[in-house]
Amino acid sequence: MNPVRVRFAPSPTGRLHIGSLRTALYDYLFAKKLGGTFVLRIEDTDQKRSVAGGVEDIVDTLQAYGISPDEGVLRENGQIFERGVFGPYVQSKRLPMYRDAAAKLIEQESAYFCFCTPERLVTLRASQEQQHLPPGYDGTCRTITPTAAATRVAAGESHVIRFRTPREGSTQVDDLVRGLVVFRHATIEDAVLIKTDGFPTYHLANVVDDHAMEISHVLRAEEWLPSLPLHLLLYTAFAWEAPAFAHLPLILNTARKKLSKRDGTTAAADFLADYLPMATLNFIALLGWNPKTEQEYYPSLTELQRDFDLSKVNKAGAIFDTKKLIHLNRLHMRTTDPVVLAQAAKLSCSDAEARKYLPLVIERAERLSDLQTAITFLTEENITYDSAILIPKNGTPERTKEVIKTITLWLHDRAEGDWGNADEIRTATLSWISERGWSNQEVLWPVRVALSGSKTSPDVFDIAIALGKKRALQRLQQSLETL
RNA sequence: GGCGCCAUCGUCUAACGGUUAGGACACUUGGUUCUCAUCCAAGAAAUAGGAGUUCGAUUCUCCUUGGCGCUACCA
Repeated sequence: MNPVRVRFAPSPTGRLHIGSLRTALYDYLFAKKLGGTFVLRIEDTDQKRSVAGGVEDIVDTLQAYGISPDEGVLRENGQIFERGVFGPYVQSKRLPMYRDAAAKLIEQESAYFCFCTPERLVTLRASQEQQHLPPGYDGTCRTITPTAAATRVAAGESHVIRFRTPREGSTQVDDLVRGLVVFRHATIEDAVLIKTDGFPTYHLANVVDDHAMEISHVLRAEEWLPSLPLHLLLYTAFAWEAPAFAHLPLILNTARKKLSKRDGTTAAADFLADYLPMATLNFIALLGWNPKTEQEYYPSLTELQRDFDLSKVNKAGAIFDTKKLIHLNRLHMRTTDPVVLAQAAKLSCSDAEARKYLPLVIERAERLSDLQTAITFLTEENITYDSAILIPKNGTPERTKEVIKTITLWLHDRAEGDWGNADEIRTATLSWISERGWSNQEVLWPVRVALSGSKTSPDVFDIAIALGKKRALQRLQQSLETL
């Protein structure tokens, strides 16, 4: 059996899309599960659409999510480089291979030179639409003799190379997620293989490269399914064995359309600011795949890898719903070490502060970006707030003042030096309140607001302990002054 | 229009042809609670429609409907 080699082959035409990240994840899981190799190839055959920094974004994003390739394009110490014996792994550096491949097809008349101008093709398409005919190349240049074509090419006439699609018969494939799919050749038009600028189109380049790089399995999004017969026909024309194919379900927006830039955040790297990498991976893994058990929480790639199976990949598209992502993110945040969490959230606090404060606010945070604001009242020396919120429901300023005064004194005398732990002081204070015949609400509310500066915050005793006796008493004192 | 893919709660999804159609998120209600969150308990919520095969269909077949994708010298 051939070794398993799976490639992820994005185009550097913008920032890596969250849908592409899922494809990369499935590529990675599939390859790793089978002890295979995960290859990253850059498909930059469209010079016009390639953007600066595109390759860096792809490589860095994959790395940030922990699914770096074994082979292909990588980055170390800021330097982009390639690893592997099948290089180059960037298509713009492989032009001669595509030209040779195209020349071979021309020679065996599986492809032909086409001299039709873009203008003619536009007119052609317009008239086809008008007559309600299926749009497509009409085959005008199909019948030019090879010698005549060669002469025109030699004379420098602008041209492309088109595939000569068989007019008869059909192609069928056993797709790993869709099962048997059949396409009639008559409905496939003569696709362009080499453009006027000498660059190959995706169709030619991906077939040539997948073969040259000995790719065993191609996992890609469903949008590629319509061009699958063309690719298979190319393998046949070259007399190459085709890899196995798996067309993955699309990720949809809430309008059930293919998720695109217009739907808000779609750049995979942008999710890093709000969600732990593993939370996002966990979420997108479940978008189109299901372990067929009740498990939904996957703490690591290892567990995902253990359960992943192409036969468990769904056919229907899945809507990208952030609610579930948030839920999973909360789950992941809870089990993440505070220091690691602080790093992921890019918090401006020390490791010690992270350990001390994060556990208090984690239950209340949905996103990583909530964390910084959530701990500010703990990390900052001074807090400001509207003193009116110190007064509990049905309370008065006078009463509140008295309560704070009294409990401040009591808390002050509670212990020499610092207080013990939160449970101790909680139990003691609660019985102290009840002994005086006061209500928890009239006491605890103003104290908590005085300590946190907010109507909603963690448990009052947890805050008190986290702040420490000195700072806590200071804040109580300040609250009295503002009332 | 043509070609192809798809179809279970609002969403992600389970269910050897036999289940009171299950779980999770979200939602609603109640409990815990100084607030919010957590946590606990409960609830509402789905097999697109029609034929066929079968003792029996969410499951297999066909049709209809609907949705999506592709239809570039973009990937």
